[in-house]
Amino acid sequence: MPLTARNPGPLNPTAASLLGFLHSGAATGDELLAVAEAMIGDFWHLTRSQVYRELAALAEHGLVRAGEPGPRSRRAFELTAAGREAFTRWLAEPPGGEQIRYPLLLTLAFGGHLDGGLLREHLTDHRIEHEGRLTRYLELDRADALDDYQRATLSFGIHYERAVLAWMDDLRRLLKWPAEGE
Amino acid sequence: MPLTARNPGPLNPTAASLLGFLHSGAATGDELLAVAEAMIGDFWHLTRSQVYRELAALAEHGLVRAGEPGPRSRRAFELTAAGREAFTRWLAEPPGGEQIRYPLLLTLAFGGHLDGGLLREHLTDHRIEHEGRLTRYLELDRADALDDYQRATLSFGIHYERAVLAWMDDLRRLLKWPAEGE
DNA sequence: ATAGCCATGTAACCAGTTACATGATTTC
DNA sequence: GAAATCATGTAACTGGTTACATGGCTAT
Repeated sequence: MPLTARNPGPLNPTAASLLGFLHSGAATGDELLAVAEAMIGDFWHLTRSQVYRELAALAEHGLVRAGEPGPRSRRAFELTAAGREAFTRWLAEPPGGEQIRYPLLLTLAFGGHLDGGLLREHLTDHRIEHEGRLTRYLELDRADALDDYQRATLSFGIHYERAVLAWMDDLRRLLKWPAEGE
Repeated sequence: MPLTARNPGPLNPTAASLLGFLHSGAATGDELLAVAEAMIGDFWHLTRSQVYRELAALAEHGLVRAGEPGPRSRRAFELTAAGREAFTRWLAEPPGGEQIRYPLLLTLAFGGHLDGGLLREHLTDHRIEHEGRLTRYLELDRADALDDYQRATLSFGIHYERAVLAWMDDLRRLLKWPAEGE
């Protein structure tokens, strides 16, 4: 239990997000997970286990209140006044810097030890992945009625994916690879 | 102890990197940390504690061998033949996808609950940070004698930082902010 | 009404971070 | 040669992931 007992203080971003989503009404862990994945999943990965753990901790601190258990000990959590306050306080704090963990860059950093053909294969797979993501983002951007803030976060995704693709184009030159002759 | 006992198998990327660096000769935990921070720190964060823990685990598996303890139980680790093999095997595997955790995007996603002025402040701070990083990368790119692979990873950093800055420019428009009148 | 599957929650484990301990080294 | 500082390592805790358990639902 992370923010429990000894730690009444600072909310972690995952817990804070849950409080954020609960502003639209009470929800179960499962529902929250689904919403979170849809809304922030692209830049803030979270798992089912985390959601339940954080909810338990939040409840222990009185920031959410658990409703009556239904079938399968399924219960909805609702925001308390204290929870609303804690969320507002968290939101106003300066957000920390982003973290990137990019295994492909590790592989590349040690590329001197690796067969070049294999490296190219990995890069090709990787490119497909990113092309898919960009396409998805662009469709989202066009199709759905997004509010300004959703559009703002989506915009990051679009810039990011384009940057990754542009970088991969550069790699051909940097690593002195001949053009693709698929 | 992470990859110990029951888990003789797959190396985690952090441990694998240590094996990678040990190819240039035996080194202590502290030295490895310094090298790792310099070489991969920008896209693969690691801490002192992790380094020691992974070294212990690697030693337990015979992938590295600890030398004689010097002052302060300081001891150098050297790569074993098994370690070299494990590294090579790891390097050939398809690297996983990257992970991004971007607290500012969370704040932005919930921007509707937040005072606009505060959001702008956070964004301004954030921009300064990224401008600094881009400058550093560009200097590295120009000044130092980098090998092709270092240049390839650095190139990612440059593309990335430029994308972040371009995105922040876009935000002014998306969030309908008047031009900066510092 | 029962076999299989899916939804939902839990627990055990691994990775990452923070805060601390302690022995060397410098400096006055 | 004692105090302060720094280098190096360790331990305790928080966060993240994986794998599991089990109750309810669906379909035949």
